[in-house]
Amino acid sequence: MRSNSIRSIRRAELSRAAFEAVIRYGLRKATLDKVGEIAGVSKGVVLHHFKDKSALLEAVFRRSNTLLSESVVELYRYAETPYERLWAIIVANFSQTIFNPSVCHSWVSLISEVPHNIGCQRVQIANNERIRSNLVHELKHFLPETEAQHAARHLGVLIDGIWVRAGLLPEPVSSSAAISEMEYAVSKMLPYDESSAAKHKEARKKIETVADIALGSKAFKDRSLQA
Amino acid sequence: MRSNSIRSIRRAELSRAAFEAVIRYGLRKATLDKVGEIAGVSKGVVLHHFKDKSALLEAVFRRSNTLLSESVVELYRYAETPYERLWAIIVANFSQTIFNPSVCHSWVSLISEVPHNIGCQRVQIANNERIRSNLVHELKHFLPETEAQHAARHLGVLIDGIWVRAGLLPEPVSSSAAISEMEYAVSKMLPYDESSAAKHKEARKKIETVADIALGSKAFKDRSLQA
DNA sequence: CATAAAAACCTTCTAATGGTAAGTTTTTAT
DNA sequence: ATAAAAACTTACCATTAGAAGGTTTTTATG
Repeated sequence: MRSNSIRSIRRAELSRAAFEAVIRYGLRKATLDKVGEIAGVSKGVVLHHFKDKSALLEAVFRRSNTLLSESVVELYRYAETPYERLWAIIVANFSQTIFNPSVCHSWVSLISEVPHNIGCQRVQIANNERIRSNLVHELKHFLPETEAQHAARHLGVLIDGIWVRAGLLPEPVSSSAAISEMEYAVSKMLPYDESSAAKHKEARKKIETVADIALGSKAFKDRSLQA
Repeated sequence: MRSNSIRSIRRAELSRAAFEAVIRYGLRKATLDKVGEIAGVSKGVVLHHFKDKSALLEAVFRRSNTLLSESVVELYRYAETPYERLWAIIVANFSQTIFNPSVCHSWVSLISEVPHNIGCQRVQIANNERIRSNLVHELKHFLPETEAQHAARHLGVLIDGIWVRAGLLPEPVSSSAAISEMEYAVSKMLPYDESSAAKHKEARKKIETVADIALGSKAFKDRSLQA
């Protein structure tokens, strides 16, 4: 098992290096040599651990999605009510640790691999489905089943849209701007209830504060993709 | 001026060929040789008309965005009320002629060029802004200024989100599915008015019918990117 | 500890790629 | 008719993805 673990450590190092290469040079100029250089090994090593460049990019893609889902899991630990959990899912997708210009740009670069890479497609589908079912689960506390289904799909698409925009445009999109965009959507979808409005506002504030601490911690960031 | 026109014809042919190459092989494997082969010329010709691959991809990107805005202009001609114009903008972005698996996949592939290509960024920004201001203009008939601004940005992001999803997933997303997703969003944003609901429904139907005819016509398709 | 097997790693080689440069043919303008 | 310019081709070069083979390091087992 040890050897297996060394292998997986190397693979993680190399995907991190590849991610960094995509950030620095863009997908088309992120060569295997540069990936090796960043990781401090020769190009041969890269191809020893990944059968080809597609496999490497798939690993990068998978890793960045894993990071995202770990954020959700991490924030979920602190969410105690359905509304808090709903907000945790949203905030986890836009916390500064993962939602920043470098990561958004490289995500946009990476997804070009998806249409011709079945592995990436599976990762993407699983990821969409996970977020969707999480959202449905919480939304059902506020909406009838079919409405919840619809709203969940809608929010998922919106998350993707915000990410793409942030990746396409040169000026950074702040976490708070992204989150308030989501808030707008949620407010249009949930029935407005005077009595719980204040409570919800507090819940949002709590989750956002927790996110800054929990996802901004060094321990969490060290698992992150950026160097 | 003739020579200029020959040049622009060739450039159009070559961007179309490049688009086709991206569809067939994916961005990373869409080589200049393959582009030349599809266009029926040697690789040298491609580089004679475009200074490098980035310039070629930028042209493809620009061309596909132009096509999109031409769809909007075309549909606008038939829209007579603010609601019809609002719907025309939306439907133009999802008419079958341009919203289909091949085009979506290759759009997703292409946008990876954007973060490291200032020209593409400008195209993208201009495009976003155009759609946004068009939407604001129509939404102002139904919402106060600031609300209209917000709603317009929101719809723009949603359009991008739907496109990305359609580009990432292997199963095709139908035009009608995309449009009904937009309808859901619009219905949540516009104040519900019993008296105009039926009229709006009719307006949507009219525009969608017009879109099938006007954007599905051979004359319009011939200007399209696909071979 | 000794040693064989396996895994990690490096170097070298090849075909393909993006891009350049120098040339030839065709178009255009006068 | 002819000179200039543009379109196109070919030959070339440096870099790239990837394969193959060899060397070192790790691991397992007697």
